Amino acid sequence: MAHWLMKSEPNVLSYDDVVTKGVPEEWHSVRNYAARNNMKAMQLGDEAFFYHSVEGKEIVGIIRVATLAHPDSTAELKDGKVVWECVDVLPVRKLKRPVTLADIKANPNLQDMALIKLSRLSVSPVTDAEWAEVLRMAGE
DNA sequence: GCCAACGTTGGC
DNA sequence: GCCAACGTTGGC
Repeated sequence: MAHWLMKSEPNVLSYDDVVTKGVPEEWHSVRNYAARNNMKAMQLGDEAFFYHSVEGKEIVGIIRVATLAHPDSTAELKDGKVVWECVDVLPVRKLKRPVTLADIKANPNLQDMALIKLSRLSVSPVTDAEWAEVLRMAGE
């Protein structure tokens, strides 16, 4: 089972919004090929950290992949073909303590995280070691 | 196919 | 509000 990190600005879609809706949330509007490719690689049940960008700048919870990649309902076709795809997600749980970007930057074990190295990538892979380290920092 | 111009992301 | 990083677009 692979792990991921997915970013959202909380004033657009927060972790609590996903909980409140109670139905799989379409991770739409991603318009970056690398992020799209990561979503196409996701398997049902894969878990992802939910990171609040811009406001908060912290990992607040865990979500899971509820639907494999499918055409993004908000995207136009290009020459009649699907270009942009995305998955749907469901909430799993909030972290006991959020793990901030500053915390991650200060942790020598997490210097290679895509969150830091590829700061603009909104959907990125997380290694098993990184996953465990973030959970540890969250007090889990 | 190169690269300058431009737009976007997202931290600070 | 600024700006660095980086992806995309379009002229040549």
